[in-house]
Amino acid sequence: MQESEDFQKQVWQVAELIPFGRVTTYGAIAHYLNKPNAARMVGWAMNKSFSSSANIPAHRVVNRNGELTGKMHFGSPQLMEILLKEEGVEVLNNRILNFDSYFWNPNIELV
DNA sequence: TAGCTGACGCCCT
DNA sequence: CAGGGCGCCAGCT
Repeated sequence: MQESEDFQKQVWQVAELIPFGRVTTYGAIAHYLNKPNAARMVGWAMNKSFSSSANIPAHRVVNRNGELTGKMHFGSPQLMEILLKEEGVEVLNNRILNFDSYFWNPNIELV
């Protein structure tokens, strides 16, 4: 992962590495990219990912509480939750159950 | 051109 | 325990 790359592109690359059925957080990605305070930028990158040609699993990225804060941006407010459930992730009321067991930390899984 | 906003997260009252 | 402020920085008004 090159630092010279645009931040959003790096975010997309990390997002694409999230395994099926696992989730991560905006902050974790930001931290992995050495910008621990730039979680907002990760969300911004996810938003732009919809207009990207790449297939970004944006539904696997949630906030640090496991809440589906970005579901409004999926066209249908239910889509994000549906996608996660189809991957076997339990979601209740915009919140991922047993978030810790699904959490995928790029800072640890990637080196 | 300057200011506000936001798929966030941490710190301070 | 809850609410408010600040940093992050690209894009929009």
